[in-house]
Amino acid sequence: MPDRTISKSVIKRLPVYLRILDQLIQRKVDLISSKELSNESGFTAEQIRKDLAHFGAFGTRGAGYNTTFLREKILKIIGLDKKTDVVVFGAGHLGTALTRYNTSKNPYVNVVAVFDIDQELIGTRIAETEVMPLDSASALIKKKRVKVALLAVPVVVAQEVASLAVDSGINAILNFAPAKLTVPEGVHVHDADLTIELQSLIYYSSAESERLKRLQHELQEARSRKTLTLD
Amino acid sequence: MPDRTISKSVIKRLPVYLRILDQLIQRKVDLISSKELSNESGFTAEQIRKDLAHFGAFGTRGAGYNTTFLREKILKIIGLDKKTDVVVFGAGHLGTALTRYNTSKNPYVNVVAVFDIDQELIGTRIAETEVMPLDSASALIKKKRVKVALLAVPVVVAQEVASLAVDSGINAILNFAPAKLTVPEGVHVHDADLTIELQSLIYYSSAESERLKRLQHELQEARSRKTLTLD
DNA sequence: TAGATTGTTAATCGATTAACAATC
DNA sequence: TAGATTGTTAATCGATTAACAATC
Repeated sequence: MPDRTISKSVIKRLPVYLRILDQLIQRKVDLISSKELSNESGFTAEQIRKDLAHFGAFGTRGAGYNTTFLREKILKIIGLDKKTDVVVFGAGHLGTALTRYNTSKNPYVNVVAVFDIDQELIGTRIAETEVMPLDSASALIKKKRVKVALLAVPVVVAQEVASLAVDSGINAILNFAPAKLTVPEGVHVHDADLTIELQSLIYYSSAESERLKRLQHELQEARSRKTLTLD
Repeated sequence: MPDRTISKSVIKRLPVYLRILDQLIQRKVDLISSKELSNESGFTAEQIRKDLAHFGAFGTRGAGYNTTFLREKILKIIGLDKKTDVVVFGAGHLGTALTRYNTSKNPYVNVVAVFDIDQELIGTRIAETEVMPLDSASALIKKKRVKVALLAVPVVVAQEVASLAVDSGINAILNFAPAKLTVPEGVHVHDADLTIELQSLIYYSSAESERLKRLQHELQEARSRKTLTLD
């Protein structure tokens, strides 16, 4: 029963299902239950069934989900049934990693070009994709009607480049710069701020250490109490 | 009034507050209201006050928050009051980008080493940090008691390397490989799966396009109706 | 038909938003 | 004291979990 308002959390889980289905299909598995999908993904079976039910009834009661069929449905839902053109801003190490990965390992996107201002890099190729001058970005994005951009430029120019991209027709930006971008309504920005990820991880890591210390302290106290008792 | 169970969402917002405070302090601003923090961060003022209240009362009623004081409090909360040692697995473009960024731009961490198996890379340096053989990882992690690892290796070896890291004493992994890692209880894994980010962005981008098409279609219909009416 | 598993509805849980008393 | 803004409590909203009827 197709819904209207699908939450971000649901949308973030769809690519995980897709990845698992790709693996299952490769392993010639053609039927999978929500319980098994739960094992593979870490999400609960109930959640998986509910997520999918937002978009339709794709399974067979008593049996499970046909992997190929479900994969195709999810591809359609996400919008990956046709290759999506993307551009990359920034040909530094991050931009290079993103370009290489998405050119050679991600079958769902097509990296049209990488843009940079470094004359040394312009004209070279990153996994078949040409590095082009930033000046040429606007014309190319317009010509090919590219909608998605990966932003891997230094933080000081991030807003400027983002605005240029949006003015040229980009409506979705995956932003790697540690900055809050200001964009017109209707433009989607997803932040992939690795600093935030790392710092929140450090919170848990150090909290864990603190907890361990506390536990060890309590253990030691318990031990001395025990010793006293035994005396 | 310090709480016990702090949600992940709260923890993910703390680094954002920290970044804004760093910028404010640099600009010599020493007092900021939750309202102004809201403008800078995009989160609501109420949410910011509530987030901070989980850890204590850091502001002054009627005035706002002292930027330097609040910054120090947040550093303590996250565990960034002392530099955190981290190691990077993988000296490819992603690993290189992560190492460079965290060595030169992130003052809160100390990149101890980058590990790889490529003989060509071993012995070279990435922004002062030495690339070392994977074989030496365990000993170094143990010796320096490193707790945090950034995992930027190919997906096929991700689990193996993660296990090695955990066995050596790592308790927190920022995982860039598109795979669900299996780790012992107490080990924290944060996934930074760029494919998931990109695909969910494409959902919104193409959904947006669909919505636009629908809107244009409706507009056209409305126009023809109008034309008919005028006839 | 019996067993299994989906799709859906109801109950619970948690996070965000709103409101306001406390207080600088 | 008046104005401003925090810290906290209450209300709302949304997402997850549990339960189960539908059905293969």
